[in-house]
Amino acid sequence: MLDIKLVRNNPEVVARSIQNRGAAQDLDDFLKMEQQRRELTRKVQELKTRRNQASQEVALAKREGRDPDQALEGLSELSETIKELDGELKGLDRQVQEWLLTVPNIPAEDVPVGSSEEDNLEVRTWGEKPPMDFQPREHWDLGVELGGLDFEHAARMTGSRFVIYLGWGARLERALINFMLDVQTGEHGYQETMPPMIVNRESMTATGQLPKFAEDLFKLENWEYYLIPTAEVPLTNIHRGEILDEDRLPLAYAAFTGCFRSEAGSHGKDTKGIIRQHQFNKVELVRFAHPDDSFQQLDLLLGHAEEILKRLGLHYRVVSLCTGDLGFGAAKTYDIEVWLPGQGKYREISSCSNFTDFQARRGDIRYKPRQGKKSRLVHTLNGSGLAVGRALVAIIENCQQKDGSIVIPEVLRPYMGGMDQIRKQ
RNA sequence: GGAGAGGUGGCCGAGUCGGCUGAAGGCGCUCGCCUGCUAAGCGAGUAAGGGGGCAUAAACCUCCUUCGAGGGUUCAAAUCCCUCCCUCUCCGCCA
Repeated sequence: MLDIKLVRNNPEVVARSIQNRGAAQDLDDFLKMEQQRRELTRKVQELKTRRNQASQEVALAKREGRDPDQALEGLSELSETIKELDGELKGLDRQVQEWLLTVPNIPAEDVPVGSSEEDNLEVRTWGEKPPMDFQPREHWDLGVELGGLDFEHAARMTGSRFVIYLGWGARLERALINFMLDVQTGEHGYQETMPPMIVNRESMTATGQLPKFAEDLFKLENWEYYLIPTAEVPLTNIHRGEILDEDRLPLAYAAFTGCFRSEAGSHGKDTKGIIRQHQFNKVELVRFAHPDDSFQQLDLLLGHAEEILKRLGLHYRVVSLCTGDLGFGAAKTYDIEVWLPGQGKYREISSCSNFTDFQARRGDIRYKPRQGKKSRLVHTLNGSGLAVGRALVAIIENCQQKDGSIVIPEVLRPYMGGMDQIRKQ
C-alpha cells in the first residue's frame, strides 16, 4: 500500500508508476474522493469537539451538585447528527482504503522501464551451458523413464498439474530441501521456520495477494482461510502488527513449505512436467530490513539464492525485471533463471524482491528508531532460495548423460546416502 | 464438544457506583544529575493513527479516534448490554 500523503502530494509520481507498469487506475476520481473524505473528517471532528466540551460541562455540573439541564440542551440532537455523519465518513474511509489496496508499489529508480519480459535487463550470468554431444531430453520424459516422476497416477488421484515423486525422485527432492535449508540457516544466518501453510485473510492482505488476486489462491470452503501460494505470506506476517527494536534489524527467516496456486489464467502454459504445478515445494527467504539499507539487503538476499545454484554447478543468469513485468507489491525484483537444456531455455527458479514499505504499511510492521520517538515502517524482502521442483528439473536436464543416466551433483550426495548416479534399473 | 477465567501502552499490571483515566503503579528505554569504574541512587521524558495550524519536511501546538473486533444503550463507555474472534485452565475426544 502506498502512503496516502504521497498519493495526495505527488500524484504525478503515482501516475507515472501506474503508467510504467501498464496498470489502470483512476487517480483523479480517487483524489476527489479523498478530498471529500478530509472535508467530512474536519466537519465531524468539529462537532465532536463541541459534544465533548458539553459532556464535560455535564460532568462538572453533576460533580458540583448543580443542575446539568442547561448543558444537556440540544445535546442529543447533536449526538444524532454526529452518528449520521460518522456513518457517512466510515463509508468514505472504506472506499479510500479499498482503492489504496489495489494500487501497485512504485518501482525503484533503477528499474528498467518496459512493457513485458522482453524488456528485462540481464544483469549477469554464471557458469556455462553444459557441453552435450547428444540431443538432451526433457525432464518429463527422462524423469518418468527413470521412474522418479509419476504423472499418470497423480492425475488419477487428484488431477492435472500434480505429480508423485517416486524413489530417487522423492529422495532427490528431499535432499534438495535439506541442502538448501542447511546452507541458508547454517551459513547465511536465516532462522529456520516451519509456519502454517494455511493463513487468514488479513495475512493475505498484508503481503498483497488480497484483495486483488483472489482467483490465484485456493480458499478453504466455509473458512476465511487460504492455502499459501508461497511462504513469503506466513513469514512476512510473523511480525504483522508489531513494533520491532531497531537493533534487531535485519531479521531473516527461512522456511521450507508446500506452495499452492490455482494457476488461473495460465491454461495451456507448461502443461507438461513439473514446472508449473498446483502444489510445489519451495525454500523461501524473508528479510525485515532497515529502510536505509534495504537495497543492499536485496543484493545480499540475491547472493544467498545464487549460492545454491553455484554449489549445484548449474548455469544461470540474473535479470532485473522491468516495470511492466514487476510484481504488484515489488519495488524491484531480480529473477534468477536457470538453464534447462531439455527445453533449450532459461527458466525462473528464484525471484528476489524488495517490497520497500509496501507490505509493512499493509501489515503495520514497524521499528522503533534508536534516535527519535516516532516508529517507522520496516522494509520487507523475500526470495526463493530456491524453488525445489524446478531445481530438480534443472538437475535432471543438466546432469543427464548420453546413456540416459543422471549424475548427482557432488554437494547432494551426502543427502542421497552416497548415491552418485541415477540410472535405469 | 462441555465448564470456567481472561484479552488494557514496548512489556507487566490497576481501573472503584459509567463522567478531568489515553489510562495509576512497576519494568524497560531515552536524556540529564550524581559517582575512581561498574552497580545503585536522584530528576525529567516515553502509545499509535489521523485532521488542522502549514505550500513542503522536521519540530511544535491543537483537535479527533483507538483499551481484542463489530454493533447497541447514553449527553458521555476501558467500565453497562448483544454478537463474534482469540488466549488460558479443567474435563472429554483425537493425530
